[in-house]
This record gives sequence, structure tokens and C-alpha cells, in this order.
Amino acid sequence: MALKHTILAFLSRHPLSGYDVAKEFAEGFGSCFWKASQQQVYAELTKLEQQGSVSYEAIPQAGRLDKKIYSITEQGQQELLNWLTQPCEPSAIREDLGVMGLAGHLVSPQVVIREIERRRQLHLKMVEHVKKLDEHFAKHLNSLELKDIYMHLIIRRGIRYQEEWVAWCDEALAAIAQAVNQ
Amino acid sequence: MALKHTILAFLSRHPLSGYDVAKEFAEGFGSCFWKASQQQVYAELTKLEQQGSVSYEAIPQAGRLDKKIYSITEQGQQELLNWLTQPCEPSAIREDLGVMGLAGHLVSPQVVIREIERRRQLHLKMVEHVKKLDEHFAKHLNSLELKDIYMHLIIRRGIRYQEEWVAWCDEALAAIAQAVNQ
DNA sequence: TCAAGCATGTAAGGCGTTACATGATTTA
DNA sequence: TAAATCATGTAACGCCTTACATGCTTGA
Repeated sequence: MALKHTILAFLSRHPLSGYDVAKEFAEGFGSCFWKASQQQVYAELTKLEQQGSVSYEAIPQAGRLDKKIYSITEQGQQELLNWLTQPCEPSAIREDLGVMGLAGHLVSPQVVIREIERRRQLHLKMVEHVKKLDEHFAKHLNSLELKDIYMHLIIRRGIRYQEEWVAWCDEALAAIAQAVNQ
Repeated sequence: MALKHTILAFLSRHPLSGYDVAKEFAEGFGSCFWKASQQQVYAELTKLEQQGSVSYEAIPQAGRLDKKIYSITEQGQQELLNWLTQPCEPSAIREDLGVMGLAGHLVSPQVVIREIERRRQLHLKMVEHVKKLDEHFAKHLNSLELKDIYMHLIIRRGIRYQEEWVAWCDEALAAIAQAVNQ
């Protein structure tokens, strides 16, 4: 699984606190290819530290728990590298909406239409969100280092994914409308 | 989670054995929106039976364990219906390849290129596979009942998803090639 | 003064993967 | 004779979700 390696990859760029890593997943670059909760991130960092893949420096905070700034270790770098040079498989698709394909006729078309319209709105918002992550890269497309081209391409994947959903919703709404009105 | 409801939805069409349900996920219509292993299917069917959402008829087989033909119960139908009328959220994206965006510069461009080319091939094959599921529907597009339009649309979603991946691979390969050659 | 942001965790339970286990029938 | 298909499971372990828990600082 890649939660471990995604965290290592973040830390291979700069040291970060657990809070920062969790934010990357929730709103930052991580959000366009991996989802992880705050609890998962803290648990994984604790495990990685025990295994020697990361280390932390504790920074005392006035009246709070220490802030822990995590860095990747030599060993962690090696693990990340080994993982990167091995082929990876496409992720499994698990999409609740698919059940409509089998059992949509059990509810009224209006229920199906409403659900697809809702989805369309959600994915439109996601397009906006992911495009913001790409702003910097899109502006300097012709002068990006390879490192940043990789980031741009992953964000592009996120944008295309969300746009594709919007397009499918349009196709589906049109097909259902036609079937219902005739 | 929708494994339960996907199985109920399959059984709402016709009674099936565990083996048949597992096959639907592995190669059939299920494969375009949900993944579940054989073990998961058997475990879930046992649970659903204990909870009264499905029932089975045991059919003796010469020299084997009985074959169990599962049907949805009144209670199962109700559960499926309740679930269908509630809004559902987009599934989380978890894509191993995304780590390349953060840490691709740690390996040579050739490794990244090889990986994306591999992905392109895999998704091309998936396009073929999913298109076969749609053959019947695509042929009779203008005379489909709503029930079958729903199935067609879910398969269309699968086709578009896989085609979108191929298109992204092309975009990525072109961008990397340009950056490496200059 | 209330919400949002900063900052850290614990615990229970469900879902999914991997490995193991059995054995007949059909097709190449 | 070997592989694929039919047909059913058990067990261990790890990943993810949901709920709970604490407390300071900053901005509206």
C-alpha cells in the first residue's frame, strides 16, 4: 500500500509535521491522488518512526503537546526508491453510484436524475479545486524542471478525472431525459 | 459501504450462486464499478443470510459441497431501496502512480516512462474488455428500456474512465519526452 | 464569544488482501 | 496428462472509518 510511500515522498521534499502531512492529503497536492485521514497519518508516522524510516525533532510549544517535525532517514529513502522502481497496478474502482446501473429501476427516474445532478456539482467544484493546485505550474509550463513536470502531470490527471466525471454526468442526464420524455 | 448493496442489487435481478456473483465482479458487469474477491463475496453472502437479507436453496452436487442459490428477501429489497434513495459520495481516489509526482526525480526518466507505457497498455486492454460488456446495449441503443439504459450508462462510465487514462498517458509521455530531449 | 485553525493523539470495528485448503468435471 | 472451470470455504493481518478526547491561538 502506498500511504507509507506517499508520506515518505512528501518528507523526501521537506521535513513536515503530522499536521502538515494531513493537510497535504486533505487539501494539498496529495488530494489529487490519495486520501488519508488525520488519524491515519499520525498512526503511520508513529509506525514509520519505530521502524526507522523517519525521525523527528520535537519542538516545545507553549502549553501544548510538542510539535514533531519529521524527516526521512537514509533507510526511508532507500525504501521509497525500491518501491518506485517496481511496477505498480491501477487502483481498484469502487463506485457506489454503480449500483444504480443494476437497481436504478427500483426507484423513480427523478431520484436517479437528482443524484447525478448532485454528482455533477460536486465534480465541478473538484475541478475548480484541483485547477488551483496547478496554477503555478500551468503559468510556467515552458520553463518547468522535470521534477515539477511530474507534479503538473499528476495534477493534470486529477483535473482530467474530475472533468471526465462532469462530462459523463452530462451524457447520462441527456440519455435519461430522452428515455423518460418519449 | 456498497459491497453489500451491490450483491443485493445483483440478486434483485436473478438468484445467483456465490460463484456467479464473484464472477460478476471479476469479469462481468460488476467489474466496471466494483472490485471484490471471491473470499469477500462468500463471507458477505454468509453474513447477509444470517441477517435475513438473502436466503438460499441448497442444491446437492455429486461428490461436492452443495451449491447454494441465493435470492434476495423482502427485507433485503427494503434495505437496497433505502440505500438507493440516499445520496452517495464519490469514491476516494487512491492511485499508487501519484507518488511519482512527488518523488519521480529520485529515479531516472526511463523508469517513469516505462511505467507510464505499461499503464497505457493495461488501460487499453481494459477499454477492450469494458466495451465488450456494452456490445449488446450499444447495438440497440434506440430501443433500450430505462433499466438497460442505466446499465449502459454505468458501462459507458467504465469505458470513459479507461479511455481517459490512455489519453492522460499520451499527454504525460509527450510532456516528459519533450522535457528530456531539450 | 464563537468558529476556524493549529496540534496531538486513542480505541473499536469493519473492510480488503493474501495465503491456505479441498476436490470433481471439462477441455486441450 | 495438465490446465481451466466449477464450487465452496477458513484464518491472519493490515488498512480505513468513525467516534472520542484535549487544549491553545487567531480572526470575525
